[in-house]
Amino acid sequence: MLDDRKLAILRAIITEYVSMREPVGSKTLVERYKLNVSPATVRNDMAVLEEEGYITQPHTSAGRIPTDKGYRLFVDRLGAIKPLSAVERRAIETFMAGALDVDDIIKRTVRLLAQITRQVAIVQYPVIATTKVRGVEVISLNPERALVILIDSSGHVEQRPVDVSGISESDIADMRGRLSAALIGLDPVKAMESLSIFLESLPPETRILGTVVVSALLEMLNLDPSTRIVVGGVQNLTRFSDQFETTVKPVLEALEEQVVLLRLLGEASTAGNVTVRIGQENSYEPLRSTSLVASTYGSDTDSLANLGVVGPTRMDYPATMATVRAVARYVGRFLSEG
Amino acid sequence: MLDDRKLAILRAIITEYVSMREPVGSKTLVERYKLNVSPATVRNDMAVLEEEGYITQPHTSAGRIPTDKGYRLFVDRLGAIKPLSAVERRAIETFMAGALDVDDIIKRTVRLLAQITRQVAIVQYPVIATTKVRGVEVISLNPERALVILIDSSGHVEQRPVDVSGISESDIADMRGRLSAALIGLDPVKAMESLSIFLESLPPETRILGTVVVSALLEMLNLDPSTRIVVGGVQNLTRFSDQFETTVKPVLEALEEQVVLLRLLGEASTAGNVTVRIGQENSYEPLRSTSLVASTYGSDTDSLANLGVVGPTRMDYPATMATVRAVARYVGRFLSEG
DNA sequence: TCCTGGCACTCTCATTGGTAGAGTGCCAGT
DNA sequence: ACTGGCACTCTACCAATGAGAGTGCCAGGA
Repeated sequence: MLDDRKLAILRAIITEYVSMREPVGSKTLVERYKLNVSPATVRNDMAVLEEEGYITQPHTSAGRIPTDKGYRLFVDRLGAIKPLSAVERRAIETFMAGALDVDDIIKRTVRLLAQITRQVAIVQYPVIATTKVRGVEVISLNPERALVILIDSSGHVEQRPVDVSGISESDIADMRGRLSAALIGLDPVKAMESLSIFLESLPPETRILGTVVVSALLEMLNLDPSTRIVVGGVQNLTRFSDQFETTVKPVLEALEEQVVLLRLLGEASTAGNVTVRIGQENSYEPLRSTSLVASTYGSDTDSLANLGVVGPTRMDYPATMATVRAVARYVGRFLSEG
Repeated sequence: MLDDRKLAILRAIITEYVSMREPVGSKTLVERYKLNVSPATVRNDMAVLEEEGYITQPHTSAGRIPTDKGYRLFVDRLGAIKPLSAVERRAIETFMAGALDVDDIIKRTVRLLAQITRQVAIVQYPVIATTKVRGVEVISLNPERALVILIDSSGHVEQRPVDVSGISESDIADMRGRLSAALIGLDPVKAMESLSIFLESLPPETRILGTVVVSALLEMLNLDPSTRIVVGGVQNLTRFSDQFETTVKPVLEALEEQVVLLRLLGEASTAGNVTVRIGQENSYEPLRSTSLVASTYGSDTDSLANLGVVGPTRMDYPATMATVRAVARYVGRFLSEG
């Protein structure tokens, strides 16, 4: 189906488009890449690539740009992760050297990632001791007031009062059941993720109660350090001022949604390896025009938390993946040692 | 010079422009505001206002828009701070209720401010115990390495190694003197501000040493909680996508510069009152097309830290000032009690 | 069978010219 | 001191135009 030349052409299109930011035509390709065929041949191949959905034309008489599917093929088969240069490795080391506590390490990691990749960096706090949700209770104190209680596997109990005026006892009991089903046995991060879709699963008539209970629970879960997220490099978004509506705006909005970020990072990370989510592959709608490059990090034995960068789908995947992997490994080692 | 009618016209122009976001002409003014004169009269008055520099025309045949000077006059003399509505007061209380520790209070304050003003909120961590810089030392260990040492008034000592290859002993001694002069006696926040302009004051030949020493010192000062800043509501910048280059971009960049924000807040705040810096009045160049509304906060006795919001010069000053003042007071009380 | 040169075609982008509308400044009259 | 009227200016919008980029397709050649 796709012979070597077609793959080479796809690779060339992506390389060219990523660096030039403009649709690329057949003539440009034969000029700059050693394809050893004529533009006409390239055109024929491009027609096939387009048919298969790897590239597309913004309009009839423009060059081609890669589709999400094209980038995906590129990342999976064409773009070998470049090892970092010695200079970059040294940069990482000097940047992290002298970090004091976990807070400081995380702060530096975010800055480092943002700086090297020149994109938006997201780092989750490392999970120290993994607790799980052991119980969730909603107990009415009187017709107006109830207590939401959260118990974790270490026996720690948190509680929050909520307003339940006008809500029946049976609705409260029902909520208790649903919450238990949704949360028990999950660690704080997973519990948060679960809550983020919990509201949608409720029948409309219990939405009001649901909202206040969920926000109380989020507050309590948020006390666990592993649910914290640090974001940096937002100013790098300024490089995409042209695509403000499609890229910058939704990203800015997403970046303040801790829960969303946690879920994204969680979904995108598979232990030990760098994972890439390209455009449409992202489950979170507003980020459908961006890509996420993520990885887990932590000591070899009990790894753990996630980190990554968010950028335009048109990004230099090999370089970004290399950086994310290197930083993740370095921080992992750093945390295990210090 | 400016009689009552001219002031009324200026007020009307600002009110109209802030809500409509479009240059306002004489006809619109007489239609929507009870000026009891004809458009021609309004035009004459507007000509005077323009001559005096309170308003300006984007181009010959457009309406007028306020200048920074116009907003300044408005803030000082025309726009009485509206007291908050009962609803808003309640919103503040419910939002803050149940806050646990200082971290949590600050986090909530940022969200609250950002949410009510629909702008970018900046909150400095409260100053708990005020320490001062008692001493700064730079000590050579060998020709390549030196130690930067910072001693505070509570006797606490921090140190950082720095690379001084190729720098003479006398340059190091000179640096020690300059640093002492610049920092001793200042609290951590002021010290940071001082460092932010320290580099420029150095003779060119000591810039290299200066840079490494300053970054070591910033790291150490940054350990003090009062130098921490939390930013929120960045997504509100999306409402100004039209002015990306002039407003959004510089703000995004500034927001990651902790030192800049600290200095801005510090300069803009005068104890107890809400202060406004409009456009050009800001000392930090990239923020010359935005306004800052700031206030100190803290308990009555030993106040403080600063908080504020950053927005376009075209903002609803009375409302924003009211909110900032109310939030500052509320948080102050909250901190004193809890 | 695969590649190539040639050619007609399509679409964008920038330019031009022309018009409607908004808003102004000024002046003479009340 | 205010007002109505009027000439003027400038922008925003539209349509028409032409250049340029890039394509798809076809017939011919290796």
